[in-house]
Amino acid sequence: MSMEKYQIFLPVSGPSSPSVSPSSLSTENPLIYFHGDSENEVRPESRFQHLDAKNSVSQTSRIRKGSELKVKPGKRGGDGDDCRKHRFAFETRSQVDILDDGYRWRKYGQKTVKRSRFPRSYYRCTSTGCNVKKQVQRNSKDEGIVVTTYEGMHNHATERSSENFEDILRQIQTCTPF
DNA sequence: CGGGTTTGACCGGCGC
DNA sequence: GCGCCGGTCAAACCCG
Repeated sequence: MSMEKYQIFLPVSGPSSPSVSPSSLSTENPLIYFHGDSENEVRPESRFQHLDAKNSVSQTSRIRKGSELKVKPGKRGGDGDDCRKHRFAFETRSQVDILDDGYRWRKYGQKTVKRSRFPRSYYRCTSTGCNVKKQVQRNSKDEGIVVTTYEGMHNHATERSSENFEDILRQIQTCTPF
């Protein structure tokens, strides 16, 4: 695949130069890879749903965003008030699964998915009225890479002042043509 | 005691 | 129609 590849370095207080070695990466200064999906003509929703089920999507992830995500009418739980959700996925090279993006997340499930050595964790934003979800899964090929999938958009500000990651997310959403 | 995690059950979509 | 599989629920559990 010949897609464009971006490397984002967080503007952390530490060494933010692009010359950091991968071994020195951590949650403090994760390296984020993501791919633009513009020239990919596959319908985003299906591609996204089968992100890990279908192809073993090697080292890179694709951004999934703005895809119509129909909410099943009879769904229990009642979190289906938004008909269309924004979702995108990216990878971070990090030692830990949970990166501090400034929001508070509550884990509501964990599943072992087929053809993946590592389980997938499901998180929901704890802020009331904000039903943003995210999935965290470690790459089975390279366990140093964590695949994070965000779904939805926050309707509130971050609680803590770790605007680093929020900047990145804002960049991603800005650069993504909705 | 309150909030988060764990974990098995359940539900619904999808492919065969 | 049936079975597989991913996503969610919720009760029990844990921990500060």
